Amino acid sequence: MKTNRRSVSRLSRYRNALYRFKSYGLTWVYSDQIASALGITAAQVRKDFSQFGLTGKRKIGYHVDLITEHLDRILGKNDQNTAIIAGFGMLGKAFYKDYFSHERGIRIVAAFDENVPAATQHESEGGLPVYALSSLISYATGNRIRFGVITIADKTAQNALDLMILGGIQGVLSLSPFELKSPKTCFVNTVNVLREFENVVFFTGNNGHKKTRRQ
Amino acid sequence: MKTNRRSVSRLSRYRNALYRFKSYGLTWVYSDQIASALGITAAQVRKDFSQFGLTGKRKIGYHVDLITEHLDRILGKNDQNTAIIAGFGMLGKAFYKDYFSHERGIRIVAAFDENVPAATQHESEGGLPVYALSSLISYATGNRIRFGVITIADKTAQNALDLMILGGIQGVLSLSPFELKSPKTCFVNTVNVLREFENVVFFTGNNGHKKTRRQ
DNA sequence: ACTATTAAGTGATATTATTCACATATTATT
DNA sequence: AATAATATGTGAATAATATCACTTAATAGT
Repeated sequence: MKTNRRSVSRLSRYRNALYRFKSYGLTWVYSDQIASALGITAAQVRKDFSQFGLTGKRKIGYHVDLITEHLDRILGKNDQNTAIIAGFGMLGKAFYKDYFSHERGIRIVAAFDENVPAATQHESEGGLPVYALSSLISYATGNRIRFGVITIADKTAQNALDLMILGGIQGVLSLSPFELKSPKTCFVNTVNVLREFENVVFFTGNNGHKKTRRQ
Repeated sequence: MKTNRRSVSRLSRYRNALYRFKSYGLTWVYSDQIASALGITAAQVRKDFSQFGLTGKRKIGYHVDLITEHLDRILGKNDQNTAIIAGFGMLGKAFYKDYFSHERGIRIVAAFDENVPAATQHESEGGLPVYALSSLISYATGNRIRFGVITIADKTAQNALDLMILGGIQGVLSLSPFELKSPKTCFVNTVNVLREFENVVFFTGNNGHKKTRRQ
């Protein structure tokens, strides 16, 4: 099956929309209801759904529970994926607390920070153990960790990624503002907040440029 | 001139690469040097550059200073854009400190948080004034603020966006995990960290799907 | 039971984005 | 001055993504 990146990133949005519909008490929804929840076309929704084997019933729509279940499965929300986080300053703590702590499918099991002296181990507010960066590799291999999050804003982010790769980690979300190098064995998704802000500045038309489409 | 979103988000990456080249003491660079710094093709670099009127010299390459200057101009790094931030919990503080505090072109001039009681005003660690959310509109209009950043992880993010729009703000970067509604007069760029992580899980091949291309 | 209606599913088509490949300008070399 | 070398700039080709528009299945109404 061939999938494209943009369809995949919409899956998560579909999932959110469907959970919302569910909370409204709906059992069936039409593609155009989903579409307008995301600000896209109904054809797009149907194409995406059929791409991932998500089917509905003509004249009736899509069964909310069935689709959400299926989406959960596709997005790995049923497996309990364990991940570690490198960089546990304010940014790391904030993400852990606000985004990851009560999220299904992903459990951050340890944090690693340069400010923790080697040989020491202490607990953080959420009961999450925070170790020295030097112990990242052995922890990751020992606990067969597959995923990592990097919340290091300075140049040492590459170093953290290298450790993760050596520790056998296969997927990384990086919030570092640097371009990180990685082998093909490790999938790295970099989100650069400053770049995203610059996009906003650019498209907020103090210049003569026109953007093509929204989102 | 017609521009596309992906070219624009590469501009920022070009800029970083060129600043790095500059720090290495280079005055001229070839498109393929820039390309390999970003992991893309040289043709892509040249196409993007020509799209934005960034020109070089055949056989010689691109003049680092000239291009960076031009990129700075395009990305609004020469103007002093003022912005406000809504949500000044850990996440907001972390972003302010790590990403925005010493960045050219953008100056966060005030923060707004629900935990600040109306009528009160106090200063935060970076000397940044933090106000109650209720004073956002009057502050934004009074100081002609054009940009906003939302670092509110809960449902009240939409409320903050509404206030910004009423305050005349035209461009917003949202780090809220919700789909926010906005009129066409305000450009909103939403970065959903959890969605980005889900993409990582998906593409880290515990499933039979193949991704089309990287980045 | 028949008919009208409606929304999914999906090839065909359109749009957008990337890469190819080559003509052209510029410099270095002889 | 002529020639070789080389990297830009750009139409043309290709690939990726989104939309259109129609067929079909399912339901509701008569």
